[in-house]
Amino acid sequence: MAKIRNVRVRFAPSPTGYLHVGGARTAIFNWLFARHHGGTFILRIEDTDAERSTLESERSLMEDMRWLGLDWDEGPDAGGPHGPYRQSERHAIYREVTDQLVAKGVAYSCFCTENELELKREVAIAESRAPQYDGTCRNLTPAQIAQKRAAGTPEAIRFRVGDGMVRFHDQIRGDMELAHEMVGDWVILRSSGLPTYNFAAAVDDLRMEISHVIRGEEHLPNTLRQIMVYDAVGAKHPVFVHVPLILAEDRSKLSKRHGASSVGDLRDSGYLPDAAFNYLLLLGWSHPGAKEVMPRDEMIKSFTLDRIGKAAAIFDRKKLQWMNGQYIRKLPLDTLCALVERHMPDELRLRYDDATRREIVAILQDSLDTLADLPHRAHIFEANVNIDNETRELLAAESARRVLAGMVTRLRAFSGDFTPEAFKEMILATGQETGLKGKDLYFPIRGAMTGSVHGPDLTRVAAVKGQATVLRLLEEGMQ
RNA sequence: GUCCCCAUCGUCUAGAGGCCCAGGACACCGCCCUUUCACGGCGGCGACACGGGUUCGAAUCCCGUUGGGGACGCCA
Repeated sequence: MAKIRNVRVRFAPSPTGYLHVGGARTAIFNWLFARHHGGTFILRIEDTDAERSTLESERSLMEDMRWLGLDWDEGPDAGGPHGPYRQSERHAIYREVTDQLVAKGVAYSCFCTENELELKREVAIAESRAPQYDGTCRNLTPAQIAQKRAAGTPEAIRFRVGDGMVRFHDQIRGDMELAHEMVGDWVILRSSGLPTYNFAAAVDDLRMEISHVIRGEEHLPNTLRQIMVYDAVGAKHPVFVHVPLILAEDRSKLSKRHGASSVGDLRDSGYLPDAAFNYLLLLGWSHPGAKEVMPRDEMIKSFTLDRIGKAAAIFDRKKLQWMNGQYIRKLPLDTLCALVERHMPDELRLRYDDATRREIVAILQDSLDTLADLPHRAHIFEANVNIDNETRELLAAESARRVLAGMVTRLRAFSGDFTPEAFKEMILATGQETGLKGKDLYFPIRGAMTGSVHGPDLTRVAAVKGQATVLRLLEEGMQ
């Protein structure tokens, strides 16, 4: 697909919490779109809600984005020609546009109090009417306005919504037609002097020369208000791209109580950033050649908006896990060792030297889905094992005792280098001696040695644990 | 309640009127590899929400129904 010139897109989170997977995917789409077209990716902080916005969550937002490998060309820290990039630092701009709109008669002062409005809203809902502003202050005379101001009544500014339709083309939804009357006269500037979201977003997208607004579908109705602003100042609006939502398994909006719904949770749960990025991309977008696991440059090369679907997607942990396993398997061993270090159980850290722990990681690499899986996979390398019930029954069998007896005899007599190969020789010899093979031969050894009948390559496990420990465990297994 | 959006296997999706009695991936099941386990390979199960049109022909176009989601704030 041909490159679009001068692509400028933004990810505009409000710093009121952690980066959600939904927000992360929106950021990914924007970033990929910018990189595909050689455009600019902007980070804008929408902190117009002074009550809920915190610097702390702005910081964690940025940290999570960096973790995912999303870098921005313009932003609060990066700077850029259209700054500042925090809405809280752009008051003068909003004030200026507001004055302009008031002068044109497109916006007007409103002195209704929050209590009055709340009451009217409740009545409207009780009477099954749309809870829209009733226009009380719509046509105040200059004298009335002066009087209210003199009395010190808090003053907000509302947009005067007219009749008619807003028509626009959404890159994903197609041609849209929204009636002005869907919304009442809405507040653009609060009595605190701070702008509301819809106003600030429209003004900034215009000033920052945003070419494509790629955001969640929940913003579709907001587009109506934002286009009103563009029309009022006589500007062309950007291209709108409303991407479908990500839902939890119960089809409701993904939230904290569904677990691992924030990027931070994903990181803490042992997912790799590249795997999370890859998985999130596939929620709503598909590769033209049906590729699923793919490197970043392939994503950039093939990312186009026309392959984003329309329907909401459910976040599927199982597939994320599989995806993560794919990435873990491809990791260079040293990289994996470094990543998994903090998950290594203390006992193993004390018991084994670096080279041996490296071998443990190498043995386990194939069976890890997440980095956090390491502890419960690695416990088989501990000096003592907990034998589960299923395994205990297996060990009680007469043939199991014969296998263990054979192994114990050989281990006691063995004096060479205790390598995986050497251990395998003993197993084979014991098989010969007892006439047992397959599971009948291996399960007793595996069970006594690791406490479970599932696990990685037994001979390598034995070499790590060492001859003395293995011998002791097999002896204990016979009791 | 009003308005808006959406609808293909359990889940993510391919599909832009005949290539589709619907293809891929995860999950699940089976087989192979391995004298064990895991990885891997192969195969199986499994969907066009329903009802009307349009058309020689519809998963694909239109209408309705149902279901799901979202929005209606001096939150974003």
